[in-house]
Order: sequence, then C-alpha cells, then structure tokens
Amino acid sequence: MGKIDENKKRKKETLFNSAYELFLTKGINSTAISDIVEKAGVAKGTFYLYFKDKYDIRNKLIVHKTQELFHAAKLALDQEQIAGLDDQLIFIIEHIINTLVVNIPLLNFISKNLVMGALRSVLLTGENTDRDFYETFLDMVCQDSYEYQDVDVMLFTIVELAGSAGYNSILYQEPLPIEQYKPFLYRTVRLIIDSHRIKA
Amino acid sequence: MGKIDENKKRKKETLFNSAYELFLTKGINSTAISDIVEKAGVAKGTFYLYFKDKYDIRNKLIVHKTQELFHAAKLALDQEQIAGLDDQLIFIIEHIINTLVVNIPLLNFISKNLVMGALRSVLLTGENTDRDFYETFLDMVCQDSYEYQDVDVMLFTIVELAGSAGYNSILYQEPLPIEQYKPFLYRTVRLIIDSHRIKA
Amino acid sequence: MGKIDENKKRKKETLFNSAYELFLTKGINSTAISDIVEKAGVAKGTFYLYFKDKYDIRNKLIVHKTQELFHAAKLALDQEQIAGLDDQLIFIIEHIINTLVVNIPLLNFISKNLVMGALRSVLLTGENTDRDFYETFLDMVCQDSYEYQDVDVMLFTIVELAGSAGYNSILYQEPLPIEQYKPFLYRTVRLIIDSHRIKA
Amino acid sequence: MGKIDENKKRKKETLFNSAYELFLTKGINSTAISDIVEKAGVAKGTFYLYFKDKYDIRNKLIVHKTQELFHAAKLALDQEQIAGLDDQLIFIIEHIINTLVVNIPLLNFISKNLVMGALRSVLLTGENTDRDFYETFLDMVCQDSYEYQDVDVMLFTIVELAGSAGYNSILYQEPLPIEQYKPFLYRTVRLIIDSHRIKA
DNA sequence: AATGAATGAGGGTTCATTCAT
DNA sequence: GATGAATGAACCCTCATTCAT
Repeated sequence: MGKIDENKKRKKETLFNSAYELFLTKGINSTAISDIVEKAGVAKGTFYLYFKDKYDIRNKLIVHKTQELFHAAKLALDQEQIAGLDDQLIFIIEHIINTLVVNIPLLNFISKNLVMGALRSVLLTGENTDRDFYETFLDMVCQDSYEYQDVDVMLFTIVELAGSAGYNSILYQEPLPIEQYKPFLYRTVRLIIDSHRIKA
Repeated sequence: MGKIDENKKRKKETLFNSAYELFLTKGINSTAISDIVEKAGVAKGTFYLYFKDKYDIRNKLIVHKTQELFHAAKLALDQEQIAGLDDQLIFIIEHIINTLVVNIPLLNFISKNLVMGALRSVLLTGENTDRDFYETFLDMVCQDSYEYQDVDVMLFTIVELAGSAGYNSILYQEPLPIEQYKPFLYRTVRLIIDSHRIKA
Repeated sequence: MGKIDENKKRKKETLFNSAYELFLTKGINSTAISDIVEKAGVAKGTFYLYFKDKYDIRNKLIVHKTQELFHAAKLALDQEQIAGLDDQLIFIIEHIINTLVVNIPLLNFISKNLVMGALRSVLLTGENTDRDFYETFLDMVCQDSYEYQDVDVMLFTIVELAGSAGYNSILYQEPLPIEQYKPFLYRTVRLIIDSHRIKA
Repeated sequence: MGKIDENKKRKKETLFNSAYELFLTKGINSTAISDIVEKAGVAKGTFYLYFKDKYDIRNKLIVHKTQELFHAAKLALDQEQIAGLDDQLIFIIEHIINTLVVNIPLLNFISKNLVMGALRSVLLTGENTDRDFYETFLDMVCQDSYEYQDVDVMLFTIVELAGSAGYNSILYQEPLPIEQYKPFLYRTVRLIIDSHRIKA
C-alpha cells in the first residue's frame, strides 16, 4: 500500500530530524536513543525498525548533510556565471564555509564525527539516487578550458586542505579568523589546481 | 621525600602507559577506567588522584605522543645535513608518515581523538618543559636563507594538509597509497612554502 | 474448501518444522517467534492464528517427536521376530537410544523440555488420532506368555530409568559411555520386568 | 580486613537467599535481577560483583540446595542404627523424598533447572570444602558387609531412577501417589543393589 | 596516599503481542 | 485469513564516581 510506505518514510524522516537536532545540540555521546524517539514521538522499538543503532543513523546523517552542503553550493554556482575551474571550486568552498560559519554545530557534527570509512561505504552502496558529487566535480573539470592530470589527487588534496584548515580556522580562529584566512586558502587552492594543469 | 615523589611519578606513568595501550587496542569508548587501573595494577580510586577522568588522560596522551613524533623527527633531521626549509619540513613530514605507516593504531588514536581545543589548552598550560615544537619550527624558519611572511599561516596550512591528507592516504589508500601520494603532497608543500617567500 | 484447509495445514506444518529446527539449533530461549515466522516465510501475526505462544508450539513438538521415536521403534520391532516382553522392550529402548545417539540435539530438546504435565495434557486431549503408545505397550504386555501385575508401575519405572539414565549416559558419558552402560541398563530392565511377573 | 570480608560474605548470602526465594515463588524466567537486588536491599551493580549472571547464581543455588538435601539425609542416617547398604540408601532416598514432598517448589526448582553439565562442573571445581556426597557414598559401600562391583554404575542407576521416578510421582501422582509408589521404588532399588553384589 | 566495595543512574536492545489494512 | 508495522514494557549490564577504611 502506498499509504503504508508513505507512513514509513515519514516516520524515518521524523527520526532523522529528531536525531539531527539532538546530535547538534547535545552531541552524539549525550544523546540517547530514548531521547531521539521521545522527540520523534514514536516508541523505542520503532527506532530499530529503521536504524541499526545510534551510529547507523549518525553515519547516514553525515552523508545526508554533507551532500546537502555540496548540493546547495552547486546550485548556487549554477546560478552564477563563473568560468574557470579555480573560480568555480573556490566559489563552492566559499559557499560551504559561509554556510558553516553560521552553523557551527553542523560544522562540529560533520567534522568530529566524520568517519571516512563509514562515509565511503555509504556513498558506494549505491543508495544514492542523486548523482554523486564526485561526478559533479569530474564534470566541472572536463568542461574547463584547461586539461588536467591526476584529477583525483587534485580534488582530494583540495578537499582535505579546505576541510581541515577551514574547520580549525572557523572553530578556533587560528591561526587567523576564517575571513582573514580565506585569501591564503584560496591562493593555495589555485596553486594546487595550477600544478595539475597540463600546459601546452 | 624524593622517594615518595618518585613513586608517585612512576604510578602516574604506569597509568599513562596502560591507558595508551588500551586506547590503541580497544579504542577509547571501549576502554573503561577499570581496565586501565587493572592493567596498571593500582586501585580504582588511585586513578582519580592523578587524572580527572578518561578524557583528561586521553588529552595528555595525545599531546605527549604528538610531541614524541615531532621530537623524533627533529632529532633525525638534526643528524642529517639538510639545508632549505622546504627539504627540512618535508623530511619531518616524511619521517612522521613513515612512523605512522607502521603504527596505524597510533595514527588512528591521534587523528580520531585529536580535539584541537584540548590540544591547544594543554599546550598552553605551560606543563611542557620541553621546548615547544612551535618554537622549533620558528627557529627553522629563521635560519633559512629566505625570508618568509605569514609564517604562522604557512605552518598551519602545511600541518593541516599533511595531517589530513596523510591520514586518509595511509589509512584508506585513497586516492592513492601513501607512497604514491607523497610526491603530490611534497610538491604542494613546496608550493605553499614558496608562496610565502619574500622574494627580493 | 478442501484447498483452503489444506493450505492451512501446510502453513501450520511449516511453522512446526521451522520451530523444530530453530529449537534444536539455537535452543528455545534464544529462539524468537520472529525467527520462526521468518524461517517459515509467513507473517508474524499468522503465528498466533495457529499457536498460543512459543511454549504451545514447543509442547506440541515434544509430543510429536516423542511419538515419532516410539512409532519408529515399534515399526522396527514388528519387522523382527522377537518374543518375550523383556526382549521386546529392550529392543525398543535400544532403538530409541541408537536414534538419539546420532541426534544429540533432539535428545537435548526432548529431555530438557520434557515437562510431564505438558506431555500428559496433550496426550490426553484426544488430539492423537494414532493409537497411543500406552495402548501399544499394554498390547505387548497382554500378548506375553507371562502375566504381570501393576503394569502401569512397571512401565513407568522402566521409562523413567531408561530416559533419565540414558540421557546422562549419552550426553555426558557418565558413569560410562552409553555403549558400556547398556548392559547394566538392560539387566536392570529385566530385573524390573521380572519383579512384576506373576509366577504360578 | 576481617570486617570487610565478613561484610562481603553476608552480602553474598543475602543475594543468595533472595534469589532462592524468588526462584521458588516466581520461577527463574520471571525473576529479574532487579527483583533479587531489591529484595536483598543492595544496588544492582552489587549483584555483578558476586555473580556473573542469573544462571550463575542459579547453578550455585542448585548445587547448594542439593548438597543440603543429601547432607541432612546423611545426618539423619547417622543418628539411626541402620545396617545394610540397601536399607541405608533407601533411608536416604526416603528422607529426601519426604523433604521434597512438603517442599514442592524446591523439588521443581532443583529438577527443572538441573543442568547436569553445570552441576558437574561446579562440583568438580573443588570449591566444595565439605566432603563430597560421592565420597560419602563410597564410604557407605565400603563399610557394608558385602562386596560390590561397578559401584559407580550402581549408584548412578539408583540416583537416576529415584530422582526421575520420584519427581514425577511426587509432582503428578502418576502412575501412583508417591506413598504408594515407594514400595515399588524401594524394591527396585534393592534389586539393583543386589545385582551388583559379589556373591562368594 | 591508596584502596576497592558499593553504588545506581543510564543506555541499549529485544520481543511478544496487537490491530489496522 | 494474512499481514507486518508499531508498540513499549521489560531487562540486562556497564561503569564513572564516591568514600569508609
């Protein structure tokens, strides 16, 4: 029945949202499953119909929220007329940073709990009907006027740098507040991109 | 009495070592204080004479182990005749990476539990009788033949990049196994350093 | 409709078989009704259409399996030409023991769960269309060349002794492995039978 | 400290007694550990300082209570002047039966939960400072005027028969109430003993 | 200083049973 | 008749922390 499936989906989403809010406010360790179900207004056992345990829902949340961040940034990018891979990537980074600056709890949640293994496994399980952000990136690279070598490595390096440095700069204002660090970050991003260009 | 103080210090170290081994093998969440004291051969109450709680000892361990890594790398560097800040920094990174490649549990422990806030607070509490690695770095920068601007930013960027990218490359062989990623990493490090040079 | 009734019967049997296998492999306490219905391929609610609860199906299983054991033994006996109540009873005991020796899980299931009350109530509820083993025994006694007194008591004593001693000897090889204990058991069975004979 | 050890022993005994009463009245499955500790007036965690789980305390209780039964019977026997192994054993059986007839819950508890494996392992772990009942039996056999062969087997057979037949006769009055079954039981016991005598 | 018995709140998980579809 | 999502009571067990000795 469509009605039942709809109900199930709604229930899963309610649990998702409840867990998200609690994780952000109280942190994962201090959030009990009983908190989640209480907030969601379902029985405890119901939780286990949809998720294996607390870490299952956490992993799925991280994937979801990370995708959301990229998705929103990409959408915004598409509405601008920006040419050049470097400017495009920096736009995306900028967009995500700006989002996280005003949502520190989300930044904390994603970064502190980002278990690459978990992320990877979920991303590769094909549960994602959306086009991967990975493919999105590849597209952007392809459509650039330059040719690039070792695209994987380039993207990885940029993501790691921006993620790690951004996290600390936003959160601890060290070595500089993020606004002041941005120029350095972006300069380095450009250097990395440039170093992967195949020059005629 | 010197003897009593010695005893106290030894007891603290035993707890330290026990906790370290357990954290590496079982992980922090699965390590109970009772495990630590049992392995250390002291009573439960004794733990609280030396540490506030599990996270207190964890933070101190991370600082200690991180310092050890840098210290060993610096020692090795001093025994080589390497000139040039870039080569020196890359030597240190190389040394630390090589250490962690054969000690994955340590890599995991440091990275997964690295709470910058905690690290920072401990580093600044002046409990460190050793010279800071930070000062060590500054020295290296000063003694280079080039002049640098925004040294803080430069070091921060390098540390974040090497740390984050190294962690994933070592652990997940993605986007490449660490040995194959090293050239890219070092190239980027050189670019970052170069971009901070004040050119006459 | 015969078809519907047939369907119902098949469903009940599927549940029966699933429960049986699970009880043998995992034990009763560790077998959940959800396990049973999953293995049987029916919905949870369906279980309750046929059985009151886990213990209902367990009791019925024990009766069923015990009857099977006796039935098979009796069938085998009928194909031999054995005269004399003692040899006949010992043949049956021997047959059952030999069956259980190679089916320890069944032995465990029957003995550990043999709740006389349950057995009795089910046996007497007239659900048994087969001729009772009790009557079968009585027949055997009647047809013997000797006369017996207190037949009920005699059978009871033999059954209890063989059941209890057999169970432990098979399972724990104590005080002797069953093969070595058999002579003693059978000697005692003969003594019991003899002591109930009415001697002219 | 003697005081602390005394306290510990008292606490363990309190738990023991509470569990015993609850097991008898409510049955094991329906007795929660929280019931036991509540009745004992200690905290939940305290239970786990003394017992591994519910089945640990159950096993120890069964051993304890079974020993008590035999011990009391042996004491009573020692105060009578009974000669002859057969009369002695029957006295003990009689004593135990009479105890259990007026303590059906105990009969149920011991018999329904008697896990031979557990019993054996506990009995053989040497935790028993008392002389084993096994040795007690051997003594009785030795001091009899007759010689016996296969003493182990003899005792085993008697114990199994008396235990199993007695249990059903007491509990279900089948095939006869225990008082009427006793003559048959004792006759069989005598037969078994006689069959193990070495006759000159 | 050192001990370790005792605590008891707290969290995770299971599962028999129901009932709307 | 059959389904299976939802329930929520029940229960086990852990473990950080305390405090009398």
